[in-house]
Amino acid sequence: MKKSMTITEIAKEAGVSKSTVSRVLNNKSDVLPGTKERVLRVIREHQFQPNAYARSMSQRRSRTIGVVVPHDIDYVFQNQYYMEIQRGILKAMTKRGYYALMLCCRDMKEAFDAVLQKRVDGLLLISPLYEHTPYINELLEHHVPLVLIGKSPASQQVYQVCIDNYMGALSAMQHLFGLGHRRIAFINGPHFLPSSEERRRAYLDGMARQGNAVLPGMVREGYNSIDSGYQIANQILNEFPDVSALFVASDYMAIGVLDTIHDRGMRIPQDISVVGFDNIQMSEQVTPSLTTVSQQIEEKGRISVNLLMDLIEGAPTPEGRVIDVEAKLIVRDSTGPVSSRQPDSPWKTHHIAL
Amino acid sequence: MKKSMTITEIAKEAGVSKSTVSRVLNNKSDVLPGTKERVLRVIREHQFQPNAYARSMSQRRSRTIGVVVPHDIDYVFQNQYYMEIQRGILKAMTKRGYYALMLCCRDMKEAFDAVLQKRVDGLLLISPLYEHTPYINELLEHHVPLVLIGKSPASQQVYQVCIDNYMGALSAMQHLFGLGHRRIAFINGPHFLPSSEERRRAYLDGMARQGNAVLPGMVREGYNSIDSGYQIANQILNEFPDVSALFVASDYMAIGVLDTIHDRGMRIPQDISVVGFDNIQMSEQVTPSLTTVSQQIEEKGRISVNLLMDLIEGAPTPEGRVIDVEAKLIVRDSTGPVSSRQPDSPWKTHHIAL
DNA sequence: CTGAAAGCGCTTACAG
DNA sequence: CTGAAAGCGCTTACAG
Repeated sequence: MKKSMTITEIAKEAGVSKSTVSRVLNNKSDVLPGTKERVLRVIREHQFQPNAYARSMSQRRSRTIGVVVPHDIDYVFQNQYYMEIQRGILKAMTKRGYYALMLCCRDMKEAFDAVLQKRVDGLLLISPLYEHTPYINELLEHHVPLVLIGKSPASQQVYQVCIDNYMGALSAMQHLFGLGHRRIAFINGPHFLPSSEERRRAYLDGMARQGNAVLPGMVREGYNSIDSGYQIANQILNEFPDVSALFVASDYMAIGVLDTIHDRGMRIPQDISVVGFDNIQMSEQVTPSLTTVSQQIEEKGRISVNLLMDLIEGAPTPEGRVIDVEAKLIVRDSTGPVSSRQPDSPWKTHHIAL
Repeated sequence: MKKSMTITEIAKEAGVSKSTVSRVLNNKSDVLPGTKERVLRVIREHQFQPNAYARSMSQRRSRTIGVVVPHDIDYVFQNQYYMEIQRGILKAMTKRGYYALMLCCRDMKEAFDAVLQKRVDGLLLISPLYEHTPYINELLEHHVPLVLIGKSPASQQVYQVCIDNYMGALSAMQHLFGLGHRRIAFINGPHFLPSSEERRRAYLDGMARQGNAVLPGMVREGYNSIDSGYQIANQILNEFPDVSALFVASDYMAIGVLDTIHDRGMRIPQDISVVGFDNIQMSEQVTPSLTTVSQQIEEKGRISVNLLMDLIEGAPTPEGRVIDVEAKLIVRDSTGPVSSRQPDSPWKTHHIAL
């Protein structure tokens, strides 16, 4: 690499001290306009930019944030959710002049190292799992600026930006109820995601509130992939041919479910309705487009980054540690009124009886 | 953040000079085993890790690589291709102890800044466009260690890791020819991607070699999204109902094409065959699974990172500047022999047969 | 084998 | 308004 200039050389060439160059660089107020202009010209001439790490040393801050994705890299990088989160994050960081160091490590070792080595001013943790709780608490004890995206059972002192999974899932159920569906199956995400439990609860509560029976095989767990959605929907429809709607806890799985239904020669939504969860971009592009619960992915990224930067800079931050972003139901083409071929099913009568 | 220890404090506590601590930290040979042990104990006791930026300053290298994605962030982050590339990159970097700074900027300004500020030891440029050529050449003049992933018409001095798009596309065409297809339409990617031209050439050459006519509307350009594949396939099938196969220059578009065909009541591959390009993970998960040309995405990420790190460390690197990774055809369920009535009979009979 | 000193390229009080 | 000096936390010759 070409040797680049230093502040000392700029100072010499501009005929001032490096203190003055530093003042110009940092836009301090008290520099004579003439001096400032002279220094700026030399800086521009050489395309000079100060060494970021020298700067970090004396300012003891790096303007760098660690973006931690504590999952198996193979799992994460096939999931649009993480990509959209990253998008929100990078956009907001760039806007405020911060840099993002990517830290991909299930055991969070790299993240700890980056903190101990002072590479980062703070950490953003995407979708923590149960197993990360002790690490999170340890970071808090060290007073590392930290924001989680997604819910975690860790210390209540940690900031977490999340949607209300329970209410989001419930709104999906109510949408289906409103369309007359009663026989609704549920495909949940992996049990190791803290969000899965809440969505499950909403499904069960919703069904119970409507007085709808939930048979054991009607609730199943997938791995958030298209393929697992495809498989599980087949199992469900084999066992419960009278199911009129499926609520699926992730869009990827829901897209697999669409395939299943297609392949079984049924129409969506005339024969079966499907609701997803996440609102990844793809959910709008598939055919039929998917009714789903928006996670406000990009928005969460934006909010959490700004919160973290405020934390780092000592700017005022909200009192409450949990920042809730509304989970909005997005109605598209994969849901419709329950089919008229269903009325003779026992559950329908059941509903009317209610 | 909790104030962390410095090498000086470790030295005092271990009763040695900081030079010695530094030697232990860097695993230099000439330290008395006893001394070394004593220092190591203190280091472990305090979980000490040296300040990375202080280190960067004296060593004048940061062990950080800029991963540049010079595209509109909205475009990139809906594309699994970039995610899988990142995966290969991060895996390889972690293994060699480097860190990744994410630089997302169409105009490459942030990338230049990171270089001028000495934040990074080198750059990895993902899928350069035509418009980036002058920037690439400028970086080369400054002797910035640089590796491109994907082809670029920039200076022949730059290392580029890519697949042979022409041969890859040709193998797809030959696969279709082998199955008896003659009436093959082509949906290309955006013209601003350097790869699009090569794939187009392969399609045209293949068709010409077989003596197959290519009517103007049989070659179209999409935007690499599922939705654009869906739309364009509809246009093509409206205009050319006798097309028996589509070669689609990206898996996303190909997935949209599958939807189109489904929606028109035709079967894949019995009525129409579809070949994609990229081999993103999703291509294996859709139904039917997609025959496609593998870009060896993760492999390219791995190779390019290792090449860049060798370049940075002054290790020997290959003579040739273009590292070609083989583009392999992956045959799955979306292609099959041309239907017996294809050559001249119209589609209608088929439709009704359903 | 080990330590004292200089240096990496900045910023930040402290004088004036 | 500006400069000289000290300091950030390391590494790296240079002595011994």
